[in-house]
Amino acid sequence: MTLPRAKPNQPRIAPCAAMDCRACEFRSLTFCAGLPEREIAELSAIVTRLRIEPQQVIIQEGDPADHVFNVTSGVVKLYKLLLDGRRQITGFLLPGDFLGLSSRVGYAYSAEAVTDVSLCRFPRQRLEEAFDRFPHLRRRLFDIANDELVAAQDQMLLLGRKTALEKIASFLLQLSEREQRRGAGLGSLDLPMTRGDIADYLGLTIETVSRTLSQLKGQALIKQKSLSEIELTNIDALQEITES
Amino acid sequence: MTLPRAKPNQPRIAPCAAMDCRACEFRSLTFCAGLPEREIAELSAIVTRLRIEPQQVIIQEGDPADHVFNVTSGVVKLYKLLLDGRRQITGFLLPGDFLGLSSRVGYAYSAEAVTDVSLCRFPRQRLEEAFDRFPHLRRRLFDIANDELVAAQDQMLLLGRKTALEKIASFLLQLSEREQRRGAGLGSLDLPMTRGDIADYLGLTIETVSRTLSQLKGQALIKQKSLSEIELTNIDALQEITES
DNA sequence: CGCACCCTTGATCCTGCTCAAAGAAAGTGG
DNA sequence: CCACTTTCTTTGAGCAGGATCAAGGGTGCG
Repeated sequence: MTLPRAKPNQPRIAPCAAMDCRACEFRSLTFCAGLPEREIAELSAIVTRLRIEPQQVIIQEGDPADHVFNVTSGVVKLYKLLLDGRRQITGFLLPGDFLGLSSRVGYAYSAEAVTDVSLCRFPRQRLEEAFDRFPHLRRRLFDIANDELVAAQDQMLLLGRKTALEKIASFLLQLSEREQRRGAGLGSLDLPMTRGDIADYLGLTIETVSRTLSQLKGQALIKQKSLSEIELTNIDALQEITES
Repeated sequence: MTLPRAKPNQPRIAPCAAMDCRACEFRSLTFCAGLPEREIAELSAIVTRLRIEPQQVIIQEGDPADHVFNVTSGVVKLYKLLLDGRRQITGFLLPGDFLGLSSRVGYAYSAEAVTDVSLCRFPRQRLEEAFDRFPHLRRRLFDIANDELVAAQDQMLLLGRKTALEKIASFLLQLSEREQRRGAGLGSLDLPMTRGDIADYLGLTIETVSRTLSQLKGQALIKQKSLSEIELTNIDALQEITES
């Protein structure tokens, strides 16, 4: 298990003048698509753009949940800790994903930048007011929250009942599909997180992650271009391992 | 959706003339509290009351998600299966809990009655229409979905990083707290589910569940009145085991 | 170049799983 | 009501998947 070793929070970059929805990768895909100009303006008025460095803590479990974030570039990890330092990463956020949606009083998890990250930050209070004026916006967020719930249930199945090999195969396929949905090439995969992050996401140790990746390499199901670049050379075989 | 197929479907009790919110345990607590008469009438018009027997299947993963249910009495288990039969129970529903909320096209999990169960069934389409007329109802459901998401994240931490002893202790305390919140006595606990269900909920085997309960009994942290009745005789010690 | 950090690989250990058997409940039919 | 069956639970013995401990190798950075 790995101990948290986040750097202290760094100064945040000032808000940009207006939120351009077309420039905001996620929102054009999932949230902003088809929104009338008036509502976009409403949201523009309350957004703050942030840039975050790797290892920087974005929110901490228990902090008052004053903001909702949307990732516009980079990768964020969400995690929960036990008192003795054991860590469970509950998800990786890619561009387009929301952060802090599910929180009501305090954030239910901590979030830390894996890579350089750009965020849109919304004050929760103002966002709620916007939703009250445009209820169908809340509907969109509701759907997104439900998708998160479905993903969480899949992850429970993985954590509780899959073997190390199945976990790794599922993880590689899941990341590949998410990147593809965002326009990446089939089979080529970037793993910006450390082996320790992967271990804490899958409920394994660093050593088991490393060994299992080596095993897949040995069976020629994956090829490793560099530490973080992986190519899935036999997707069918990976899917057969997953067999869910 | 499906009708239960483990046992033949029983005649359904006709929808009650008007849905009496005070008679509907959950809704008085979480959902219906403070709703104006008009909205209650709206919901009354579309609800169907059902009675389900133990082991009867309520919904199956993948079925079209045509209905939303609310448990009014009894216990329901939600689960996902792997092809070879491995099972992960993702949650137990107590009176007041919703079923099928997070589903959009198809149900993301199967649900089966653990005990005799009473349900309120809402056609999703009609429910959505009601939400469009009364947007603050959707807001309430959004909050409920978010609570589910928070619970799912806690469960991921449990599945990925806790020991068998910690899992069992967490489970007992969690159930005890939920029953207390619904008015049960402190420390006295009913486990209507089988050891197999508990195992599949905690990512363990039946034998490990049984052994761990015996261990807690040996340390006098719990007392077993019958197979399903357990008394938590040392809650502090249990909480110390959990230590999260 | 040297240090720090991360990753890989090997050896050994241990928690929880598997296999097995017997006891306790609960249903079933006479 | 009781004999019989089925299902669930408990407990024991042995095993194994993944964890832990340890050492060495890459890689990036000052």
